Amino acid sequence: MTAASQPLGRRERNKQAKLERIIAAASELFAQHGVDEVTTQQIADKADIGTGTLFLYARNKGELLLLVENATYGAALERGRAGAEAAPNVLEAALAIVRPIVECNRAHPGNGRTYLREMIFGDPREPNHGDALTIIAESEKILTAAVQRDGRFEGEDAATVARTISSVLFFSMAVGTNAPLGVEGVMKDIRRQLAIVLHR
Amino acid sequence: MTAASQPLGRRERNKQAKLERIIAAASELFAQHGVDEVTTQQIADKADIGTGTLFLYARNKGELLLLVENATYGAALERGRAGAEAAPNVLEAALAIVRPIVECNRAHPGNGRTYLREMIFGDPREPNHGDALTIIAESEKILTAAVQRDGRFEGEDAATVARTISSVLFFSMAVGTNAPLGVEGVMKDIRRQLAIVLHR
DNA sequence: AATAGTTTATGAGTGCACTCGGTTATGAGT
DNA sequence: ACTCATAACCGAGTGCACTCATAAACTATT
Repeated sequence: MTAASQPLGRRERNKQAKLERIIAAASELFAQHGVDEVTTQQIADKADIGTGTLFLYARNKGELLLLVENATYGAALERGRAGAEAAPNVLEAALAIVRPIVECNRAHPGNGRTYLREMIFGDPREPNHGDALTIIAESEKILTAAVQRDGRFEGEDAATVARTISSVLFFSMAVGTNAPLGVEGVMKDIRRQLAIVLHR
Repeated sequence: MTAASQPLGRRERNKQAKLERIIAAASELFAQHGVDEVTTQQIADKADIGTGTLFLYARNKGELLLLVENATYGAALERGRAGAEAAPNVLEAALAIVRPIVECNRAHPGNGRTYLREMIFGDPREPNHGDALTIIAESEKILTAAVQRDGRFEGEDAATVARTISSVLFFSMAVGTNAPLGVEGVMKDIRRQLAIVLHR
């Protein structure tokens, strides 16, 4: 991303720079004030671009949030993958995979739910939404591997179990009644459910 | 709702009539064109009320959708409760409970997802959202009862299993990749997961 | 039946996400 | 260097959900 990009034209470099300014501006404003309190105008101003230009880089405000946060969630996923290695059994492995995502989601209370909303209900054809779906898919792959390693579920079933774990994870993070819960509260809720799904 | 309401003043009766006109107007327009294609202005016009009046009866457009559809989902829930009686085992009982809800959700492709979105991410303090949450709670109660009847899960655990079933149901209906699936497709997806959660 | 008090109704107004026609920058071809 | 085609940019304009100051409708009281 740094060395091999020498032979790029001015056009491409400008575009890249602009994209980075947008991400930086949106990232900062979202973190500071929360998605709902920030206008696209403010983001455009801070990134020093025209109003319309912003929507050349993200089709809508939701896409903008995904653009900004996908990287964070991707990193969380990797931490989870690593954490699962050291786990003594499937339950702990699953929780190790899930925990960084929950932490990520609870980092900024309001934005976490908006991220989930966009992820689940946004337009799958948009590029950043596509990336978000890739993150879900990847997490299910990691979960599937962990379940398979345990040996109690064969091939097809392992993937199905992973899918169920995903459902439990998302629902627990998204549902309104869990909104006031912090990371530990959500983890407890997830653990209770996974203990039954994975036990016996 | 008809006979015992004689001693109501004109004011209360007017309010009731207006509410019914709003529900009728919104219901028809939503069904015909889909939530996103209908403006609040159109609904107000069709209900023959002022623009601002509409928002006296529903705080926002999402609440309006919940207001219109809650009754339908409530009825579906009752059908599910009845269907569960005849089921030979927990899996079939759970599927019998879930099926009418899925049918309801898939009745109008676009609106189903919007309903779920409002249900999960809407403001829990709004009255119609509260009703929607009651429907979720009620469905979990019915599921809990079915699980308990099976006898394999004790007290606390039965409720937890019901919660997991809820998660699977919602996620399967909401997730983008299942959007093109009809009722049977979604049911198949749910069955595959519940077979594992409830089996053994 | 006049008055005052309270609830409900109204629609012009507001703010914000997003579009679109026109403009400018870039690079390829000569 | 000059031209032309195309990609990127821009910001005034648009449409829509929602608000708010004012008005009307209703009820209670005398």
